[in-house]
Amino acid sequence: MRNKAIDILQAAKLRQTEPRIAIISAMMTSEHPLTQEQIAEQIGTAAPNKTTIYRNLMHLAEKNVVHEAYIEERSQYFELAHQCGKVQCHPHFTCSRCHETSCLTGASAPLVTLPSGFSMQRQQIRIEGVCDKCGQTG
Amino acid sequence: MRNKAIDILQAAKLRQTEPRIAIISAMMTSEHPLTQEQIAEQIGTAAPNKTTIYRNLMHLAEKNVVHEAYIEERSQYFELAHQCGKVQCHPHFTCSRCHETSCLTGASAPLVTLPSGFSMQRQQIRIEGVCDKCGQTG
DNA sequence: TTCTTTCTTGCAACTCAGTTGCAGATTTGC
DNA sequence: GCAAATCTGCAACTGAGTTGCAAGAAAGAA
Repeated sequence: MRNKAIDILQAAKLRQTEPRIAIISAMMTSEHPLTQEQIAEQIGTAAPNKTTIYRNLMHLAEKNVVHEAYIEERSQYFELAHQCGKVQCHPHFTCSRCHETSCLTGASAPLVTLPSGFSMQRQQIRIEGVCDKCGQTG
Repeated sequence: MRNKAIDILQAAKLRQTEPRIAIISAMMTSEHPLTQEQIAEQIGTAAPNKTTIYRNLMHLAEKNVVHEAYIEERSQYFELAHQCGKVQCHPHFTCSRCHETSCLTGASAPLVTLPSGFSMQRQQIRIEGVCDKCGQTG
């Protein structure tokens, strides 16, 4: 886990610092995108300052190590980019009852055809609905 | 314009107040999703208080008259829902150079197939790339 | 190893957009 | 026209993201 985080930093040619390793490790253990605060919680007592988390995420996003998932209002959610296709990431599913977000890593979708003159860097799909757990009870 | 806004309110069984009519009219004139502040600007000097805009948008979203488009960090963007399919809205394209967002009303995409037990209420697609104007210059 | 440069961190203070409580004003159905 | 139910505006607040700055740590050179 830790080693893999170090590998990722090396590949991106970034300095290996404790906060960075912790942030990437935390994101590796998570099944869904995390907010800055959730990353801190995941790390626990050893969590770096929130400014540090913020700046590292910005930096990592710039290097395409992580990216932002557009899921909900008011908070930014991030996830590691290494398991995504170059252009398209897996769809994100948010349950409108329990508000949990899951990554539909199995599901795939074709890319939208853009009007001429437009070029695509990334396509993201966001789905709202009712998850299997909530569907059973209501 | 104004009449159409009133129609929308009637159809949704909502009281017809000046702020509401102004908000819906403003959204009808826009080609792309707007923030609360942009709605106020669009209306101009007669714009209602920002709290009023906020509460009305929440209310209208609940009634499915408008919905939120997940586009960028820090701000919520809204657009009228009446021109969207029941489940799927048009994709939103955000240019990474000029940061303009446009609605790809022409483009369509198939719905993602969900795992069993999941049901879909709405699918949204967000695309990042370079728009036709920015593509020409660089 | 030690030095030096460059980058990173933490603190504190700030911004910005969204959010809530409350009292007065409007709308709607009767 | 009246009463009840809603809506509006103000002001104050919240919470997440953001910035400036000085101290600390990593990486490469000597």
